[in-house]
Amino acid sequence: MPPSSIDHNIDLPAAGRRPTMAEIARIAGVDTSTVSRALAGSPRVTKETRALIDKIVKETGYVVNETARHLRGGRANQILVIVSDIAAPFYSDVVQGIVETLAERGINVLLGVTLRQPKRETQLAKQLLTGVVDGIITVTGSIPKPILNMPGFERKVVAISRAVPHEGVTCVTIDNYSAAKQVMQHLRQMGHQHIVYIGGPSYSETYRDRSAAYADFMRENGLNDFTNMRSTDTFNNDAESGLEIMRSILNDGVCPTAVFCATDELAIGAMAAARQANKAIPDDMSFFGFDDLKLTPLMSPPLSTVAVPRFEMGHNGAEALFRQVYNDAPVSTKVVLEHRLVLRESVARIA
Amino acid sequence: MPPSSIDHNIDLPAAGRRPTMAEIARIAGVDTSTVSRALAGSPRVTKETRALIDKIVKETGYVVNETARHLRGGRANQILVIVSDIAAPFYSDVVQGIVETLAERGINVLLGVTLRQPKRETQLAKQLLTGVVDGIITVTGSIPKPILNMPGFERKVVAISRAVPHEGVTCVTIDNYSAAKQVMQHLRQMGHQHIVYIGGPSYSETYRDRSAAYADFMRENGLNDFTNMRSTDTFNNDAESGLEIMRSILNDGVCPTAVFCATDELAIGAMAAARQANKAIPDDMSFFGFDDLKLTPLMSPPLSTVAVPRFEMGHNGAEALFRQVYNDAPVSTKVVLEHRLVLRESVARIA
DNA sequence: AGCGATAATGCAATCGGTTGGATTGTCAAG
DNA sequence: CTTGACAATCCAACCGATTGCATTATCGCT
Repeated sequence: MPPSSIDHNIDLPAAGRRPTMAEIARIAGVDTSTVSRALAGSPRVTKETRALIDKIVKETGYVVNETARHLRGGRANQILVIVSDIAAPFYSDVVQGIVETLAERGINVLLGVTLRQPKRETQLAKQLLTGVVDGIITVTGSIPKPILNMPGFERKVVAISRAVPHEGVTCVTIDNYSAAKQVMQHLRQMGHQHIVYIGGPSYSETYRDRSAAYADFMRENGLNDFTNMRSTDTFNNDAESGLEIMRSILNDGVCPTAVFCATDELAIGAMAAARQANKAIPDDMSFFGFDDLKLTPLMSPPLSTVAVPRFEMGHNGAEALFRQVYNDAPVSTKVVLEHRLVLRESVARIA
Repeated sequence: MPPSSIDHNIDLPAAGRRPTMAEIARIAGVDTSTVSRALAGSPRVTKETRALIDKIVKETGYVVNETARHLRGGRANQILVIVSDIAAPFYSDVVQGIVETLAERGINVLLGVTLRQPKRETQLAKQLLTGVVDGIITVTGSIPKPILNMPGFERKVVAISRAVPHEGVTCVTIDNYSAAKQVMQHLRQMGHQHIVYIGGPSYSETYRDRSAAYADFMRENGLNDFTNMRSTDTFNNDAESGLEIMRSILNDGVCPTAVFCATDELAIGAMAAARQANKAIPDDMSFFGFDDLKLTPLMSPPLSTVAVPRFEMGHNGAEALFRQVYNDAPVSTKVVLEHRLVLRESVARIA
């Protein structure tokens, strides 16, 4: 029987409640299955029925209940991004890359912030276990324990920027060791020997790689006497810590000709400390950063640094997770993106 | 009949699939309703049954399916934050405040980025209509049209930083007009008369308020001849635009003694442009910013600016939305937080 | 006219919980 | 020994969509 053509204006759903598919069906005089198929664009529905349903949908302002769809379909079309601190420019850029990429694919992004508390990370992990999200992108360098017990968790997790100590988990990074080595080579070529290093927390492979490159280079070039590494283990990894660490370096009577900072944020703070101690940059002291944050070219002086493709990292990570979760493509365990040295005016050539 | 005490190890759920509540119930020899109540802490369950269920839950690693719970309960326990660009430090700070506040309350935060495209905003709005989220926090100064048709949408939306042109919608801001007026008074007290203003897009009330304060002040103090406002209508509101605008000002032969920038980011760019034109800051040219981004005290020279409580805005907005949506507390239509002038070294006193 | 093929739609199970009300069991009081 | 009260548990509907399969309608063909 064709759908009835009774006047369907007589019984609109109660105001204040959104109409359900059942109501659309009742008004149209068809079954919910027909409405469902009509809206899904199934060829099994006549033009007329489809038109009628479309009209009613428009009139009532019906929108599908995604929660019901998810329950039935088993997919949330949502993923979770875990960062330690979205207020840090590095992470917010990565997240921007992720969000843009997934928005195009109709995937929602849940934002989880750990503030470096393992407890929070564990809580966030539950979102995957409870089915709220279909996958996780972590930018913290670790995977919460509860997840490791999920069979096949590898294809539901992607790590960005920081490698993760688990076999088979896709990881999008750069070659931190090489990059740091190149920085050191550049500083040496510019005549610097007394180079100190301000690093990030050693529990992160990223920062271990960078500091290892520094230490190796100093050793390999017979500069052991100058080797001096300070880290932010007990600090946050931000400009404030850079300031404090640089102050302590100067207080210790150490006076390098160049300072290599493991992040631009640290460099910003370190340079401020140097200025406060009346050092001219770069004439008295040179600085090299890492990340190429957007504002580094506008600093005074513009900061030489390593360009890290943050948006691309986010983009690639999101793309990888999407394929693994929604297209069951094979996992690609390691993606290494290109970095690039950006030479500006914060490094002086010395005799 | 008490729950059976048969050995429940014999039939664990199939590996790879998470167990459902039905399976827990079957293993325990009780009904799902009992399991549900046991897990919810209902007093209608005996200690013994509860203990048995807890044990099985632990052994099987059962976790509730939130999607099913949401469907039944009608609540997603998720809200959506809409920003134009999470990579901008202002927004990422606000979002950090929001996320932290809601994490404590067990509410997830979905991150929506519009890139200033109205189409994206409309798409994002659907998340509310489809029931994916229970409410929206917008930091863009506008509410997507589809939402305006929802009866009672006012209590499901909160605007942060930028007011929204809709009666009854809670809005968390500062008094931009007063703040800008105070900045102008300060500059005048420091002897400045030739002050130009670099502003944000005029479609935002926030920036209209700041520029109005500038224009009013100049008029009220007989400085009309010096009045010169440039805006970023066609630019993004970032450091790059600050650079370009300042360049164009200098190219026009305009040479103010002080520049008031509507955001710190603009100021960073503008100062870079001034430096490139060999202006000494603040001796040749003074600068005043707006926002008090974290790195402003570390700039060279440290930037005088208006401290805007970004985290608190996020916090208050999140708190307000939470109460409106989940505690049906009355909506408070306007929350005005305190700002504060932070005087550093980017403004010189002149004759 | 009868029959099969095919197109359009309806039926009912399903996803995995929650919850109001019915049911069963236990114990004490009469 | 019956009855009532109360505690513990079960039953079944429900949330709102999707989908395999059954059913009905339509049309062409002989």
